[in-house]
Amino acid sequence: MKPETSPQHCQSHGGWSSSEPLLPHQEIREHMFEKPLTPSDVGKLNRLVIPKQHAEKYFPLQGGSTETKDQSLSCEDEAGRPWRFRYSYWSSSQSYVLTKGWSRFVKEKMLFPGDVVVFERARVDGGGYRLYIGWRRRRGASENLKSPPPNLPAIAALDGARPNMSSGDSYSSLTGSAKQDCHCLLQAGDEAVAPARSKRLRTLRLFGVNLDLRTDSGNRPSEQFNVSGYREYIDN
Amino acid sequence: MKPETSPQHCQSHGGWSSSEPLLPHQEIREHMFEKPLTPSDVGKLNRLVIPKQHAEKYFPLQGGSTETKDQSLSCEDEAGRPWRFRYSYWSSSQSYVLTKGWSRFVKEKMLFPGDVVVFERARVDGGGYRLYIGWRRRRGASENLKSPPPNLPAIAALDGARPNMSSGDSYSSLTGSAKQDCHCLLQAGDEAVAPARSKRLRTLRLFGVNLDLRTDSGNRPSEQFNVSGYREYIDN
DNA sequence: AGGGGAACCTGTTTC
DNA sequence: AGAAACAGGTTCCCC
Repeated sequence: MKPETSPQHCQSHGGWSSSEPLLPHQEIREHMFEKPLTPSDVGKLNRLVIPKQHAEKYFPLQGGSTETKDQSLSCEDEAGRPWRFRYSYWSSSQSYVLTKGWSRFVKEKMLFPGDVVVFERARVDGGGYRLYIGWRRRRGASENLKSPPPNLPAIAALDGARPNMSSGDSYSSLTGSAKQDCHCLLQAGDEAVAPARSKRLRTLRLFGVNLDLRTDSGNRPSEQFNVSGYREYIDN
Repeated sequence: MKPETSPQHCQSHGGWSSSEPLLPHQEIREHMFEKPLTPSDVGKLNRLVIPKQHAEKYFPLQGGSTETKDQSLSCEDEAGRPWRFRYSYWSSSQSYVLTKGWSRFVKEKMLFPGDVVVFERARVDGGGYRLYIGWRRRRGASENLKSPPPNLPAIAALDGARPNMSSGDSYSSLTGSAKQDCHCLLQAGDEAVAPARSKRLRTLRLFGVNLDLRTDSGNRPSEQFNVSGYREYIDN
């Protein structure tokens, strides 16, 4: 058995299992396409780019080329829960995107870059299709963690900043949310090299690591850098 | 003669000469305004801020204050080539800006901070104007060089990278393009901390300085960092 | 008024 | 080498 190539039975992960026995009257799902999620797809842009060849094959926009009217895409997830997304064509970037509704899906499923979103469909009476949206963890993702930590760049590069790393304790399975934070304590003089972006938040990208210097309200003895490889999830 | 204040005859620079003889039937160009370009104007923001007094005098937005509909500004350069820019008012910054199309102009004309962009117009039949856009090098710019080096940020911040600066030898007047490069030799181990972005180019933003590590085809004894404060031009 | 979302834009990469 | 696609931004509107 090659668990990295065969579909996983992902009860807690939301994927579909193709190894389930086909019951009588069970609809036949046709796999349409998958997309490995980019950092942008799960980031703050709140949109999923649908690769053009798949978009035009499976989700043709009504009205042809002239009327680029937005439409909605209604899918079901693995639990049968409906998800409605706004589906548009952005002429500026010549790309098809899911916008409204997508960020909720990302948040609820706690998707990370490299995770794969899967689209399927099944014929229904009347000639149409019922759409399904699913997902699975990226290759190498741990089964036990909601999401494994990203491969952060070597923190040794930060030796000028005297890092006091504490990682691994920020992954919580209790709150239903995930954090990917590490914390570094910096000497007061160190942060002078970071260019000011605003009074409350300065970002320094250093060796591929985003350093977000937050000066919280109230005086703290030390300021705090947020070190993240690509994304952070904060509890609401 | 004050060559730094009188318009230059810029055959190779693209500026207009006001000392050309006025031919019969030649249109009369009215100088509207100039703007010395800021680093942001030629940087990655891809926009030119039009000083408000000039924007409201010469380029009033149609529709008054309510309809802030973007419009386009079509100009000709010194060669008669058309340039179309998107022209908008950004309420967030209370400023008038040229956006789309501007970065192409900057790149093609190889504009640098301090260079001056010039707007002129000429009446045409029907009561309208034909617009012209030109530019000239900044004060003190060498005639022989396409562009002088910018004031790079203090390189002392790079002391961890053992810089071996050599500047001034990378400005070529032969190729018709401009470089703003300095070169740092890095120890082999130093570049390991830079995250891979592609096989050929890795970018490291360090203390506000973009470090572009290029691994040129063929093995070189040392790799080369491109250190630029805001923008780089590479020969094609 | 502030934050999330919709639309717009561009450089890089790829084919 | 030219064009297409898209990843990753930005701006700004709307609630």
